[in-house]
Amino acid sequence: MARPRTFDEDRVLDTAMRAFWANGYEATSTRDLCEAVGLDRSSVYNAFTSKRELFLRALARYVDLTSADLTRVLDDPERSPIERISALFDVVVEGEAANRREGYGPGCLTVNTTVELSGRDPEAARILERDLERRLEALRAVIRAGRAAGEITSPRDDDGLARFVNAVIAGIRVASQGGAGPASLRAIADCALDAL
Amino acid sequence: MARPRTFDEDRVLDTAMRAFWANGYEATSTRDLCEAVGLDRSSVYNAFTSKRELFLRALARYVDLTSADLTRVLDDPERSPIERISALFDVVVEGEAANRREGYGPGCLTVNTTVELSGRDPEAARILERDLERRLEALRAVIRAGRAAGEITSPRDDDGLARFVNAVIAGIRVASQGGAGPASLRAIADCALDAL
DNA sequence: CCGGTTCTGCACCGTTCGATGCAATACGGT
DNA sequence: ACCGTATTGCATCGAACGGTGCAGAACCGG
Repeated sequence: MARPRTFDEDRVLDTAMRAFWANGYEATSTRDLCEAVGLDRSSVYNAFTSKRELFLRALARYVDLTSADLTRVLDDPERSPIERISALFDVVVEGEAANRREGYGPGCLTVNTTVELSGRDPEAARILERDLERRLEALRAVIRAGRAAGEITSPRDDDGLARFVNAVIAGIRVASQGGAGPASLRAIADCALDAL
Repeated sequence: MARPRTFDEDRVLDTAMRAFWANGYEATSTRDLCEAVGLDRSSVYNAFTSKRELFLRALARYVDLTSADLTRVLDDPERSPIERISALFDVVVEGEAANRREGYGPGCLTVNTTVELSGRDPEAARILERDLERRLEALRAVIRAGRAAGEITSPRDDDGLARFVNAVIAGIRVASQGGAGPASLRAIADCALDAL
């Protein structure tokens, strides 16, 4: 019918995701984004209508990708419940190290956006809240299984433990952005496992 | 000798601190700041030379104020070591609730700046790192005392435990910014205490 | 009371921001 | 082959940004 796009929408979203991830929403200009992805601004605006809309799409994509990672680890049938939680921490700690090795900055877009935008942008807050609820539900399920298997003996309720694990992951992310090395992050994760 | 200032420098720093705290560095304009404090931009630039310099001063002030709070709680001779750590969590959880009640946003400037700026601004990173080292040292001291008193039985080393406690505090801050209520924050803190 | 110095208020500078207008272009359907 | 449509590249818009210049006002020491 008409002239087709010459760029892959998901590739733009991935690039935007990395840029917002590394520098935050406010500090990333649409010109930076377009230069990084090799596109003209009119093409981007034509496809995504606004900087904010582009960011929300990138955030939604990030959330989906990491959510897939999360459930893959937390539903792994080859491991026992606490091994899965331990593996989750491994993924976080190792991911921080890998991101740093590969030139990407530390931290994660979820935490960064919670800190920078969730108080001011209701739509971003909604995306983050849905993601949080999914993560907490997955964690609660593993914690319930861990209790049934006798691996988790904490007297705290499932929701509290799930929020605790999630908070420690956020704390690890912040610590990594604060310059902590892999050994320190590993130590934080080990302490968290002790609490279960 | 000459015309004196008509404003209190610390009052400007406090207002700037709150503004940066609530909206972040990039999203806070010097015009916003001047309107909030009722000053002209030339006065602010005359006193603080640049937006970045003003921010760094405000951050340094925030760090000093909270550091004083921290040592007051962690060195309280009327409590046992573990009670002091518990009291520290109390301060954090209660502080989040209080800030929300009083119209200030959740979270803390230290965590926010770590996330938004520490990767891009070496001077900000330096301030945050010094503060981190102070906090970890205070925590390690309390943890050592807790071990001597038999209250802390974790096999993890002091530094790991200190970093763990600090990370959980950051996690609580992020959780609060993500919309978690006081009960949830309290639960996270309780789980952290179990690990010691 | 007055000289010297600093602060204040207002206008303004150049840059960058997010966003748009528009002509030229490239494609798909018929 | 060609028409209609969407995309592309370039120029440009108004607004907001961080920062500055300058005239007049306010103060302190003498």
